[in-house]
Amino acid sequence: MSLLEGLNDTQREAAATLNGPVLVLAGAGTGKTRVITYRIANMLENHIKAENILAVTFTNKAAKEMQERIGTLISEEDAKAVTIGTFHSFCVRVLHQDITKIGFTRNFTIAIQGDQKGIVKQALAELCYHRDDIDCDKVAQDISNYKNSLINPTEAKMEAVNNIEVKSANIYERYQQILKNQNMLDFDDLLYYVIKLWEECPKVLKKYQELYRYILVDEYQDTNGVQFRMLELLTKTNQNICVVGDDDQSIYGWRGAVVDYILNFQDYFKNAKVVKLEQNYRSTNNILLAANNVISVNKNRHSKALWSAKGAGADIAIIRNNNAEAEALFVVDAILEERFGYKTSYDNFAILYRSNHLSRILEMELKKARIPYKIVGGQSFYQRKEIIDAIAYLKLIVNYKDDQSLFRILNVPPRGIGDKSIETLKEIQLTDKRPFYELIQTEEFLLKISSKARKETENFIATIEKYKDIFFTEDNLSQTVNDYLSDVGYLNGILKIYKKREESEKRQENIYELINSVDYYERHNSDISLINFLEKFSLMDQNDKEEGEDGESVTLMTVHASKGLEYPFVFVVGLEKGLFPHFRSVEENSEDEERRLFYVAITRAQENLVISFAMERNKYGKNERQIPSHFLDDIPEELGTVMLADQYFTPPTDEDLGAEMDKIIAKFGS
DNA sequence: AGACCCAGGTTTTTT
DNA sequence: ACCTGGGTCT
Repeated sequence: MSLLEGLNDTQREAAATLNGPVLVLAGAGTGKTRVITYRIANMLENHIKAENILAVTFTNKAAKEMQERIGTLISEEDAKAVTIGTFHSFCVRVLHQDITKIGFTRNFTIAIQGDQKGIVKQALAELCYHRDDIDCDKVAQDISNYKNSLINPTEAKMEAVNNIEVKSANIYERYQQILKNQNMLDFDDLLYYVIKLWEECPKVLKKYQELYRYILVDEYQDTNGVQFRMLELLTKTNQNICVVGDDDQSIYGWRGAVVDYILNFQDYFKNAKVVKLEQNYRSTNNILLAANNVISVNKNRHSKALWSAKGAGADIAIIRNNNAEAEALFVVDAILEERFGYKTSYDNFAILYRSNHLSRILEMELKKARIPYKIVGGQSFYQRKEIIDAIAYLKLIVNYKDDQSLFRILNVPPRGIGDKSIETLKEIQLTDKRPFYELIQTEEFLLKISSKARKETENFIATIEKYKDIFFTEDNLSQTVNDYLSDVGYLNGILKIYKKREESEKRQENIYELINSVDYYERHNSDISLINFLEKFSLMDQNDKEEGEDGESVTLMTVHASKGLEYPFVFVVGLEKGLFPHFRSVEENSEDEERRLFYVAITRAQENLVISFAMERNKYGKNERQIPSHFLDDIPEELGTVMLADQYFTPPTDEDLGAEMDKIIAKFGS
């Protein structure tokens, strides 16, 4: 039992119970991940086979960390044999094995956001809804909701009660057909089709039930309908399921997460053992008290009393700024002051915000002050047009039926195939249902376009056909990607597409960066193939998409992306009416979730928490008067009062100044 | 076909 | 302030 000595009593109880359903209610910072890792280590020590364990985490990063930690606790070999991943990556594994049983082929590709929207548009055009006033994003959301609640198109059509719902259901049906024709799956399909596969092929399900006899789920509060069904099916026979989560940190309701699954776990899994973790190891008590006060306004929750052995700690600062620029400047100054004399690393700071667009102004001020920073997620590298285009080129190699990708790159760089030719192509497809890739090779199409365009198209196809073979036989993946993008004319084409020299060079550089990431993938994985790389690329999450400095740096991200992370010094900016809680949440009646989100933000902080708001903020190019968020009212005055930036800063002591002087003298000589 | 310009809408959160 | 889409001109 020496292994579990590093845990406190309740943690140990959770990690020691290996059989039957277990619910670990773990408040923020109470060592959730620690419990899971130790529990897995304990299983291995008790001769449960690593292959029989499945652990589901919320992000790839968490999965990787967990695998590493188990590796140091037991052995790297055993740790690698445990299946650890997100629901999505697990499902891709499952589908890779048996997807042919539900009518797809193994070389399916995963639709990205842009593809989804394109397919919705195509579907509603085919249904002649294009003149109707239909919001594509809303429909895409509806489709996602259907899948997350395991409603198939037929059921959706039956259940529709009004005209709008009927249309959504019809588009949903069409959308699924289009995806299937193209051998594509969207994100929700990855989960949805696993359920379909298991329900239609009990043998396949049985295989997984027998394989994964022990299941652990992290961040269980964010489980949605499909995911829950998956757990139900897997654990049907032995009920060995351990879920860890915190109902107060449920922040993905809009993505279909159902808090009820954690609130009523004991109804779903009979005789479940419930363990509550209440000792927080992360934050000072001032921070915890503020968090407790904020969250206690919510009614429907498991009551919890977080406490910490750390002292009261620093006061919480709530800063009022005249405008958003001043707020950003304040954050910069506060970081500089804290770092005065190099007392601490930039790594210790995080700046959190409700919506991505708030990062821009912060970035500007950080740049001016030459503070190194990185942005997690957001409009990142991987969403740049040139990257998506390059990926489309690669997807086409793997899955030629992928019309979305072909459509994206057919005329990028310009091959003389303009709107007119595209129109012709679409017309041909109305009667001839083959994929675009086949249609552009038909005489019917080639004779209708200019001779220059024809020649270019034939070259384009010849290059792709050539590389289909090369990718299959050649084992140097990054080199092949480089050659392919060059031969097909894309690498040089970029110089033509983007006229400004500076811009085109930057974009070309980004492509080389992508090729580097292929190289990195190649060096760090065992099962190297283009297909696997593309899957990995598609399944990357926010936390995989850090951008900015490599070395020591301040981290900027949304509160959502900060889930599970901690920093000694945390800034939460933009606590203003309409921003946080977001005005849309007021319409959607989900203020509870916004409050939980604020709770998550507060509980990221270990030692210092600084919350700020601005009285004026630029919106759509116009300055608008802002009102402080009413969430601020729930932080008791004795923990932190509203003050101006000037009142926050303490003048440096003589010693500080002396030390700083010494450094300058040492650097430049006297 | 493609470059260029202007108008209008746009910002929640993401696997 | 920024991006998309539609429209016009070469």
